[in-house]
Amino acid sequence: MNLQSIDVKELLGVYECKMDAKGRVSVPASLKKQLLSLGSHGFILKRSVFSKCLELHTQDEWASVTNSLKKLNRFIKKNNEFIRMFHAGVKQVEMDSSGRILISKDLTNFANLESNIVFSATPFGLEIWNLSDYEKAVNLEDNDFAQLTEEVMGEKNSDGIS
Amino acid sequence: MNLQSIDVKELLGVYECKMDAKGRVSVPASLKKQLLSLGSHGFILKRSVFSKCLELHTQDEWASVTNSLKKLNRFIKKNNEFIRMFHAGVKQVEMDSSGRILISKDLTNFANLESNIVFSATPFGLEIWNLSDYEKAVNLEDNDFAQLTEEVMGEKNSDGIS
DNA sequence: ACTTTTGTGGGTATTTGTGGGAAATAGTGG
DNA sequence: CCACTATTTCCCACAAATACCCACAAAAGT
Repeated sequence: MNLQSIDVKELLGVYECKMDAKGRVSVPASLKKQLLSLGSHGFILKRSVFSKCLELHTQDEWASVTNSLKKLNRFIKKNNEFIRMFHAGVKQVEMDSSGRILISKDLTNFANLESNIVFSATPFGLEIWNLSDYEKAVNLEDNDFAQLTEEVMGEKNSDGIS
Repeated sequence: MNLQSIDVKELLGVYECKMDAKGRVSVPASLKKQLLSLGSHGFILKRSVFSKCLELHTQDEWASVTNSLKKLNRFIKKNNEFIRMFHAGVKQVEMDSSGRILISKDLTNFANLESNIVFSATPFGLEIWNLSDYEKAVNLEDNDFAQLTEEVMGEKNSDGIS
């Protein structure tokens, strides 16, 4: 299958790969192509807010988020706190010549990353997980997932989802 | 990774670094480049209003803040008080030849700074934290953050001032 | 089976971070 | 006002981390 030429609006797919001793993670080829088609080589890597994982954003994505945040009144304490938390662990990263990104020590630490890594693309962005944590997060008991599905996709919310 | 040549409008990134026994903090290279691209070597360092941390401003930034403060009516007592408090602990600092800034004893004291420091760039400015305080400030429980998000990003604040 | 792409590892030159000493400045007491 | 001490500034040197590079192994495509 030739994915080279596909232009994506949204990332798709879950990929396993390795982090080496220097903290470098080579982005799987398919994902790399998708990312490059979304624009630049430069990305924003940050802590996720709700889980012990990282998020990768394109610069454009991030710029548009930043833009709306800038409209907040900085002389309101809660706005300050929100913005600080939202920016926790933000780093600029680039792919190196062989298509790897370097994950800093503190982010590695935060997300509990080891050798085995998962890239998980969602409509909200690209998440980076420690493999075993990812498995745990995904493999809820059947019943729990059924219930979660109901809660999230049930009628009350049915009009909120695209 | 070559970030040298990027011209920034805004600072970006969260960085951990060290303060030595003399109170010198070496600005992380990536941040240093961003700061230098914003202009001068000279900066304004001051207490933050809402948190036990410090803020670093470029001279331009500071000039614009000063400008808006000048618009306040000085014959209102509260305005006077506010302006005085707002200027508490304001210091001019420069990077030394190896790219470090010297943080005065009183500011170190105010922000409870020790060996481990965090630089946190946000759309509101660059904050300087004691590492452990920063972690506390950033790690709210999920529910609290969800609520905070609602409060900040909900309609009430959407027309906030920049 | 051969070619091309992808993933992985590691060596080296350069940059960055850190510490400490000497020179300059400020502070103190006689 | 001077001598002495303490503090701050400036500078250099070394250690550690990082960027850059290349090379090879593994996998995929032809």
